Parts: sequence; C-alpha cells; structure tokens
Amino acid sequence: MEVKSKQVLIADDEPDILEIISYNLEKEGYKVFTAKDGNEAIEKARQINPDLIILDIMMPKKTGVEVCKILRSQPAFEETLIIFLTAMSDESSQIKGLESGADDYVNKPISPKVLISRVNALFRRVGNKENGKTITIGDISIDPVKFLVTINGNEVVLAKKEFELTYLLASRPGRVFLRNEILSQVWGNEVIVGDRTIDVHIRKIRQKMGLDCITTVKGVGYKFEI
Amino acid sequence: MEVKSKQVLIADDEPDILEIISYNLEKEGYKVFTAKDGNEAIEKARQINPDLIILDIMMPKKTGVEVCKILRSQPAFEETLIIFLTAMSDESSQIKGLESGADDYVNKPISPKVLISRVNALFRRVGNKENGKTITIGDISIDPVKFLVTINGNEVVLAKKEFELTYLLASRPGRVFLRNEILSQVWGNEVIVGDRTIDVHIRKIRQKMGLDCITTVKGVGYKFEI
DNA sequence: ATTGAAATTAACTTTGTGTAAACTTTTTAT
DNA sequence: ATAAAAAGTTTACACAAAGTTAATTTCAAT
Repeated sequence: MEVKSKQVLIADDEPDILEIISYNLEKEGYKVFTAKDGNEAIEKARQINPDLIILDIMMPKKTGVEVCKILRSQPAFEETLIIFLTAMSDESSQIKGLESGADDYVNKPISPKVLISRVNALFRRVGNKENGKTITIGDISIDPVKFLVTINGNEVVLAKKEFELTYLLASRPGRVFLRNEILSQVWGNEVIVGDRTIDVHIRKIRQKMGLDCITTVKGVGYKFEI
Repeated sequence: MEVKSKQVLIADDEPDILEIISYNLEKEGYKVFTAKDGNEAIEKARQINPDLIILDIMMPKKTGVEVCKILRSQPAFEETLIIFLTAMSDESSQIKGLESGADDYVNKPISPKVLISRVNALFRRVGNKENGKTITIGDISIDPVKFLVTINGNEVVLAKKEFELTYLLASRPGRVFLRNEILSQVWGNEVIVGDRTIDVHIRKIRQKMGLDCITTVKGVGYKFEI
C-alpha cells in the first residue's frame, strides 16, 4: 500500500461539471484527471491507470456505458472502481450501467457533497481505505498527509514502511491482518521479502510507539488495538 | 460447505413496499425477512444476522439512520451490508446515511429492477472477499475478522485451532458434528492426528469460555448450544 | 562519490501452540 | 455387576512461529 493519494479520472463533456467535481475531489485530497469524451477517457485511463473512473453516460464519441464495457473487458481495469453520472430519471441507463460492470451511479444534477460521500463510501466498501484520512484511535492519531503519528500530542517519527504498516493495521482496528494481506498491501504483490521482514518492522513500530498497540495472533497475523 | 442463499432483512413501515421488495428479492433467490419499524428491525437483525439489511430512513420508533448506527456499533454488524431507502430529494439524509456507515442508498420511489441491480452489485463487490460472518448466539459473539470471542462483552482469547473449532461448531448451533467432520474441516483431510486431540482442544475451549456451551454427544460427536 | 538513514536478511533465541501419551472418569452394552 | 468403549484430564515436550539483534544491502539526499 502506498499511502499516496488516490487518482480519479472524470469524463464529461460539460466543462462546468468537470470543474466542479475536480475542485471538490481535489479539496478532499484526490489527484484528479479529466477527459471530455469517451475516447479520451479510454486513452487517459490507459495512461494513468486511476483508482476510480467517473463516467458521464451521455458523451460524444463513446457513451459512458461503452467506455465501461471496453475497459472492463481488459484485465487491468477489472478491479478499477467506476461510477456513472446519469440523468435523474433515466432508469434504464442506471440498470445498463450497473450491468455493464459499474460499481455505482450518481444522479444529475450533481451535488458535490453527495458525490464525495459516495466516492468515500465506495473506497471504504472495497477495503481500499478512503483517501488520506487521519485515523484517530484513543489518543493515537495517524495522519497520512503529514506522515505523522502522535500519541497524546507527542510526535512519533516512523519510517515509510513502518508508517504504511501502522496505517494499514490502524485502518481497521481490531481486525486481524494475515501476513499475506500485509505483504500484498504494504509491499505489493510482486515483491518477495524474507520471512522475518514484517516482524522486524513490527518491532520497530512497537519500540517507537512505546505502548503495545499491535497484538500478535499466533499463526494468523497482527491486529491494532489499544 | 453448503451454498446457502443470502439472507436479506427489509425494514419499512409501508406494507406495499415490503411486499414488492420481498417478492422481487425472493424471485432472485434471496431469503427475505421483514420488519415494520426501527425497533423490530434491530430485534430481527439480532435474531437472524442477515447478510444485507435494507432500511427505510423514515420509520416509526427509530429512523433507519438510528438503526444503522446502533447496529454498526456492535461487533456482529460491523461487516453487514446496509442499504438505505431515501426520499429522492432528501440530500442531507443521503449524506447522513453514508456517514452513519451505510454501504449504499436507493432513492424512492423504488424501481424493483434498480434495487435488484444494486443489491447484486453490492454482493458482487463484497462476495469475492469470502471473509466469514460474525456468529452471535445469545450473548456469545464469535468474530472471525477480529479473531475474537466475546461473552457479554468480555473478550476470550482462543488459539488458532481452538478458534477454528469453536467457529465450526457455532456455525450451526445445535447441530452435532461428527469427529470425522471436525477433523476434515479443522485439520484438513490429509492430516492425521491422534484420538484425543479433539478432546484436548474442546477442553481448552470449555476452560477459556468458562461456560459449557459445547455438549458431548457420546459415540457421535459434539454440538454447540447455550 | 559520499554519507546516513531505511529496509532487508541472516542467525540465533524465545515463546507458546498443538499433539501425544498415560491415566481417570463416565457411559453403554451385556 | 462387569467389562468394554468412549470421552475427560493432566502433563510434558517438540516444533513451528514470532521475537530479537546485528550485519548487510539498498536508497535517497547532497
């Protein structure tokens, strides 16, 4: 897991809408890209491989549904989140949208607040933590933007991997993360590291934090709890 | 493991809506339960521990948002899917809904087709995770995500095999599991262990739990009951 | 290039689960 | 009533899993 900000691609032919959405998502810390028709959407999606794609249904060149189908048929975009923007009343679009593999849709006219909530909810649901949100548990706070952990206001400086590991565990307090999960989330699927690598990092975190907020579940994994 | 149909609980004060949704979900193969107000929703949710709960926002006794918050605060319902039914225009409800921990919301008036698509999409998203559900029996709760058993809120820490065994037995309370079944489910088919191994684990569980919730059926096997 | 911090490995120690073995108690069948 | 079978109990120990430490490699910054 990189604690980098999530990348969002928005495709709509109305510049106003692009701007409103961009502004609001950027304010939330997302990295935003835009496209003004179906073809450009596909092109940019391939270039940047975003975490989320927001597609207007009615677009020149290719409709949102067509774009969705094309992307979904490629392995690289099987897991990518897709949200449609639809005209309020157009029920058949909604169904087509969901059946073509979208994850959600939002009705026009768009309310920025609703859209943001939806986007956050979607990331939460999928298990990718929503973007750069500070986690607070008891008197521990973990801020991925400042890359900083504070306990009772005292700053604890963690190295990158240490922070990412802490952030992952703390993202779902109490939940046990298997060693496999930790490896794939923090190190990535390709990377292969030795057996004791996780342990050494856990140790460093425990040392630096001073209090034992990471519990070992033998034979299973680790969990964060106060 | 058997492939049981997903259980859905619907809470709405309008009988017509309950009936329409029930009919359509049952046609899709879901097992449907209904509640006509907030309190009944909570009660039934605890009884049946459904996979998905559909909550009307405006209900007597307790609103959908209140129900959601109450359920979400309990370990057993942390992972349960929740969809809200909201009045089309009520934007603030939508936000409150998503922020109180819902996974999605659907606007009224309800289109059965749209709802079904949404429900299916939601299960599709979550389905591939395959993480077991929290089992709640009386005041015992067994959470495989946290790897934790709680009795009246008191945590009981079980070792891996102990937990797996407990979870298996509790997955069908009252049902007797043969020693063979237990061996193949918990230990796997290849592994061969001694005669007394199961007994020793059962003993440890009984000790740690403090109350005798595992009953021996001589010559047959073991069952979980309160 | 040089340095220092971070990440990883390797070697060793510690811990605790899981299992067997030996013995006791309870149940069932005759 | 007695024997046989099944399950309960207790103890001890092996071994795998995690902890620890130090040494080495990688990486970023200047």
